[in-house]
Amino acid sequence: MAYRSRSHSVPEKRAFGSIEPRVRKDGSKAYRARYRSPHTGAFVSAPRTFSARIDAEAWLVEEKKRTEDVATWRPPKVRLEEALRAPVAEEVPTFGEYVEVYLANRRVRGCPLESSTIRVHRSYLKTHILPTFAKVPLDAITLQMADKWYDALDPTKIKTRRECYSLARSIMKVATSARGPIPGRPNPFDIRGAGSGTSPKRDRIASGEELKIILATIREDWRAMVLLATWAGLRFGELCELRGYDVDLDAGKIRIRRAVSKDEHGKPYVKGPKSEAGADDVRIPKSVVPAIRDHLDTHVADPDDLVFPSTGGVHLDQKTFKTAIAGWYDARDAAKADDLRFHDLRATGATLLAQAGATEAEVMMFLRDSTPSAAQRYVRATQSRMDKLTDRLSKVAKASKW
DNA sequence: TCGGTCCCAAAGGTCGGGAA
DNA sequence: TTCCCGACCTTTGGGACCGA
Repeated sequence: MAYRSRSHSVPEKRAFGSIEPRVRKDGSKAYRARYRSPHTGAFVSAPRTFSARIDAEAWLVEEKKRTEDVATWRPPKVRLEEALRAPVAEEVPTFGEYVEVYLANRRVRGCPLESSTIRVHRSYLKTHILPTFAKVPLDAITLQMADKWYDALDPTKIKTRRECYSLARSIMKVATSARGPIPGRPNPFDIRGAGSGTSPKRDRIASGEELKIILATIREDWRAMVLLATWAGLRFGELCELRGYDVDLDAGKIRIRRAVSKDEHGKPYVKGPKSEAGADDVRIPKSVVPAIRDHLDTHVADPDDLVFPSTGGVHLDQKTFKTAIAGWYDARDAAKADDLRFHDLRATGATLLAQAGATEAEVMMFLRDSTPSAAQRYVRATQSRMDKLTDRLSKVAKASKW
């Protein structure tokens, strides 16, 4: 659940419909307005949530007027589709042709898709979706074709199967909407649950001994990356775009404002934080400060310089970091931890924090951007370990007849 | 050594249905 | 009206391979 908290204020009694306040993770409010259908009594929600209560109120007022004429009333979504309905294209495009329109025009909460998302989508399309549907006209894709294609996807690759189905369904959802070239047609990708499911959670963290060996083995100029990933929870992309002026050792803080990502062509580009919550300052434990200070003194001549640059002062590539001599692979091999990923250092820090007594909220703050469930996992893991240790202690006590 | 590409897995975040 | 939870959508990171 992404909403951090709910309003506990006494709900006002309304003559018509209801407004449900919600708090988004970034702290902003969202209001969900809905009322009962005058035809069926089922809930009728506004097509979107509102940022201001007054807008939700206004929407309900308008809807109330409409419901007064029960005979002509239609659900808002139906009205919206009718209003938006574009003239039907003379020739229905193929799925392959429409994919380009979809990727170029897709909007999520008003914003186009991120380049990195398009990159992933193109990969799924090329490998798993387009070989079957590229040349099929949109209106010729049937339920049977979609089902057959889904059945042919490798069931052992749960995540891939799920993502591909979701993407295909999403594309056809837009195509069959009022804006699409085949409005009103049923979406052939309608297997319930095919686009969902859970993946096993990764709980690998580094032990103290592994961390010690990794720090002793990794290149001297990358040692601080391991420290910051573990003790400050920084991601690889954030470390790569970290500049001298972002680090304030006197205040024990790092300002995370940017990160490096890759666009749909695999080219690196600098982007802002995913959310305002992600733009928080990060605290550096005092024990780590001297090592970071050494690193800055030795490797960062100008505050504008990257803290962890590649040769030539450009952004460090993941591949280089991993495969270089005394890079990540060598370091984790030396620690006999070849299943440990760099990103697992973040989880390591979160777990250590929980072991030190941090609450779920504090672990969440450390992780930034994470959902409460992620923080809960680290705290629970710690509690479960404490339970086991307590049991062991109890056995020792019994054996000793204390 | 480094950069590029492709594929895959995991996690973060929002919304809607419906029971209480 | 509130709250829970599943469904869905999006983003980020890791691994393998190849060629310069």
